[in-house]
Amino acid sequence: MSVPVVARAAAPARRNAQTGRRTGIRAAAAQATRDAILRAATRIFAKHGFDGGRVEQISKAAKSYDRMIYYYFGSKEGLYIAVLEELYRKFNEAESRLALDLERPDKALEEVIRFTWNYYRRNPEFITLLNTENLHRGRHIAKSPSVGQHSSPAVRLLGEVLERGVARGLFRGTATARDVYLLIAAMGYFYLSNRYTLSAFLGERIDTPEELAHWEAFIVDTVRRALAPPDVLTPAS
Amino acid sequence: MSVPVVARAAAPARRNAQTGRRTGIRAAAAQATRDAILRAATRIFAKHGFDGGRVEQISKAAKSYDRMIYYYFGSKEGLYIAVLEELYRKFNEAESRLALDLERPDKALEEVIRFTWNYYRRNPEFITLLNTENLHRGRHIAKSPSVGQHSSPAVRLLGEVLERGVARGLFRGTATARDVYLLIAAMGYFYLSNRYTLSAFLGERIDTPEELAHWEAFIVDTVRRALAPPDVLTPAS
Amino acid sequence: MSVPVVARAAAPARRNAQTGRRTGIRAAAAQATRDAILRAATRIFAKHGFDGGRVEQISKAAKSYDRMIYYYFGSKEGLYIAVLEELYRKFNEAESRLALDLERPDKALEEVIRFTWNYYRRNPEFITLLNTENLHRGRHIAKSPSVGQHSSPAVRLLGEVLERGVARGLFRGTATARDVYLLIAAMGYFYLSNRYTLSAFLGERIDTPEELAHWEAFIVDTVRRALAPPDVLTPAS
Amino acid sequence: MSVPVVARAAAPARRNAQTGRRTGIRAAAAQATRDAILRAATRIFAKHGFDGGRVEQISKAAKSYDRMIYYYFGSKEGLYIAVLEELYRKFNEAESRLALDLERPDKALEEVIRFTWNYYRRNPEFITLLNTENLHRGRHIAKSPSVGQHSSPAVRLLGEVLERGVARGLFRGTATARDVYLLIAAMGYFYLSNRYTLSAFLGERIDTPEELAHWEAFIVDTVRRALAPPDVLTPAS
DNA sequence: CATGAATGAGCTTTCATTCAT
DNA sequence: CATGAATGAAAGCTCATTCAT
Repeated sequence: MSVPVVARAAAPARRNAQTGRRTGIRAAAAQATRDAILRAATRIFAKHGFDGGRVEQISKAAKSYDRMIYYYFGSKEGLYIAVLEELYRKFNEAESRLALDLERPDKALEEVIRFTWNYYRRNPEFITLLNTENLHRGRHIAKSPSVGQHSSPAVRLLGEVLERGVARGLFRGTATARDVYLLIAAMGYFYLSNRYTLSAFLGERIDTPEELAHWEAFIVDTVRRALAPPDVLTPAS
Repeated sequence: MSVPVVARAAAPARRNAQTGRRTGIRAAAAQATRDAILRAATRIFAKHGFDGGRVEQISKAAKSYDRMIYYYFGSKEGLYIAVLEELYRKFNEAESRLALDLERPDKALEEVIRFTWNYYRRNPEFITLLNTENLHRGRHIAKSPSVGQHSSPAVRLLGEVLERGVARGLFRGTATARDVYLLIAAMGYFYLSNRYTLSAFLGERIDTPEELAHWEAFIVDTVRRALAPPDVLTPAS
Repeated sequence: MSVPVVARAAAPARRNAQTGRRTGIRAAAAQATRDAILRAATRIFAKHGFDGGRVEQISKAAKSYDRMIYYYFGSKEGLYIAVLEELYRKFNEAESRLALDLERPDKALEEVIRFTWNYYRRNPEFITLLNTENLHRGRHIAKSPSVGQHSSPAVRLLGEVLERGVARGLFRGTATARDVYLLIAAMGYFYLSNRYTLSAFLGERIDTPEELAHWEAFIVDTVRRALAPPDVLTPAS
Repeated sequence: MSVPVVARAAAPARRNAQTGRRTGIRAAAAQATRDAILRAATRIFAKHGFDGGRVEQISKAAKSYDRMIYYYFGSKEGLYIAVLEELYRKFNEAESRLALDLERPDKALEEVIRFTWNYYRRNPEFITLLNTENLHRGRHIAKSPSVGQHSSPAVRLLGEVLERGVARGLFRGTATARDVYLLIAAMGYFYLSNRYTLSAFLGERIDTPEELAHWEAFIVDTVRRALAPPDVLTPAS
């Protein structure tokens, strides 16, 4: 791969975007250019990976020029990091918008599950980009100051849900929010991320609408069972 | 990515390798060269992906020459497909070696879980290569005649285990072997595959020995609960 | 290289700079910008050559913008020519300030030598820029109307010194001022200009203070000998 | 300029060339390719400097391909260093071929002078390449293990000449061989290297055949005078 | 006048692949 | 079968320069 160790300098227009000061036509056009590049890059890196994603392909898809990528993001890697940051930002934002009825923990739990499942389904780029980043052992994300310092809103929310549920005797008290969150994520993510090799491996398509609905129900059921209180579930001896 | 649409014809030595007929010194040396390339390619594709893996890097790591890759595998893509085939072959072989005590379904279930988890842990290349292939939407695996026609031995085995368990009232009868298998796979695969981004996202390392042991136990517990018979688990309404 | 054949028209502010008429605040600021660019360009062209000197590097070092270079100098080449003109102007100016005591020709000669040697030592950019221009076969200097029409003040001065010295029997009469001037220049320029390759070639540093002082004395001695009258120097047969 | 700090790996064919082992047709053709590139690079770097010399221009002039430059020399910088090494090698070789009649020190001295002057005249690339390297402060030469460890053959030869001359009372004994060598080099090198700017500066061409012959004679005369023994030259007080 | 964005040509370098012994 | 040289397309990136406020 050969990724330069340090991403180069900042994007001038970005600063303006943050301060929000300059709102002229030029600045708006510049922002539009930057956004177009970021969107195109998200799509193309998601489809081809970091190495497979071509700079020219991105700039063309953004109806801009290679040069602009370096102008705004410094390097291919800088652009890739920006894509990851935006990815996390949007995901956190979506999780933050989750409005849960804490008075009904069981329903709230189900909503978290369905939100996660649907987020993965509607944002396939989220999955492939994270896989690409894991292929690189998180090398790029580690360089980003904006990612990872704030833990997931959903984990925190889930913690509250569990707390209420335990208090009402609906859930057992020994499962942590993180474990439950990872269980939910794992079941959804793996199924969708690996659908191509799984289909080949199992010898049948697993991404038909019926199969997807079946799996979604299985997730809900499994998570509920994982949280069932001791009096309703006696561990098999 | 730019992958040639059709992989070219196989190399003659490959036939020999399969039949195992020619056992002369040259044939053995040839087989050694081919194997070295395959091993090097597995390592390097796993580390850098298909696009990121360089032909020269592979041939050097195999202490051979670029030319040999084309001789034995026709193209970079042909080599990559061979890597995938070998990957599946070994995995199937390992699953086939699973000796389960069907008289003790619960214990057999646990063994399947631990086998899967340990296979993923000990073969990190298995995970990254599958991710890479899923990035490509299974394009290469679809070209391989040797992969996917025989469904997983583990799913079949698991089917038998479940059958016995249900017969003895240990497991509920409404979960299919495939669902259980996917649950087991999902929990192990996702956790290990995504450990870099998860660590960044959650703000703490999740791949310490303690955390790994904790997750393994959580998988066992969760799968058991997913299979708990109706009389011990009343789904929360 | 790829230098446009014709340098474009000069910037308006340049005219102002020369006439010095407009003395408003803006004009002063403009002059400051122009000067800053010229100084930065001198430094950077001296360090990296014409091709190696980057426009952006210069504008940044001048705390200005690329655009300003084109505004004031028309092109990179125009800026480079302006640098050369300034270089010659300053050198001529310095030579013109030489106040020689013609009553003591021998002392005056020594002063010319020491002036030249010190000018080279204190203005290393002078040397590298001239070398760069010679690499280009004087292409740019030929385009400048302000360089080369007035011959060197020092050569003229040296002519007077020699004349006096010959009249007094101190110098021989067969050496021209130009030859003596070139001898002085050659010994100083070559030693300083080539100190890096010479050090490598000779296997020892030649730019220590001791070595420099030694060479300076050797120049003085050599030039004196070159001018020694016939009665004191009989050419070796 | 931005030169990579470390030149990359070696050229395979070069090793063969040194061992002289493989003398097949392929090896000879390879050597021819390498030599053609080296020759073309010498010419083009001499004409345009390191930054101004384009890789494509070189490969085309050598009737080869860009790729081959990287195959044999690793990088543009590696090629440039190889050019410098060859330059030094040839110069040392030429100096080594100097056959001096030590029985006639004065004649031998003149031969050294004429050899140096003629070498510069006939190898203008020698001068411009050294200037380019000095522009870079000897950065590349410092990386070469083959340059600079063996001091100049001419300096050693000159030392012997002087010794004999002093013994016979032809030369003074206070000038070192190095000083005399540098004087000879300076007068020739400077005159030829700076002929373009000097012509502009002095207002007349200095590279006509007549002027060149005049300067050559002046060098001989000046060096002789620099070596004249004390009894024939009384320094003007 | 200053400033940031845009432009497209062209740069060095790398790639997968093939040729020729 | 092995080996080193050759090939040409294309990659990431940089450059001088111009546009538009």
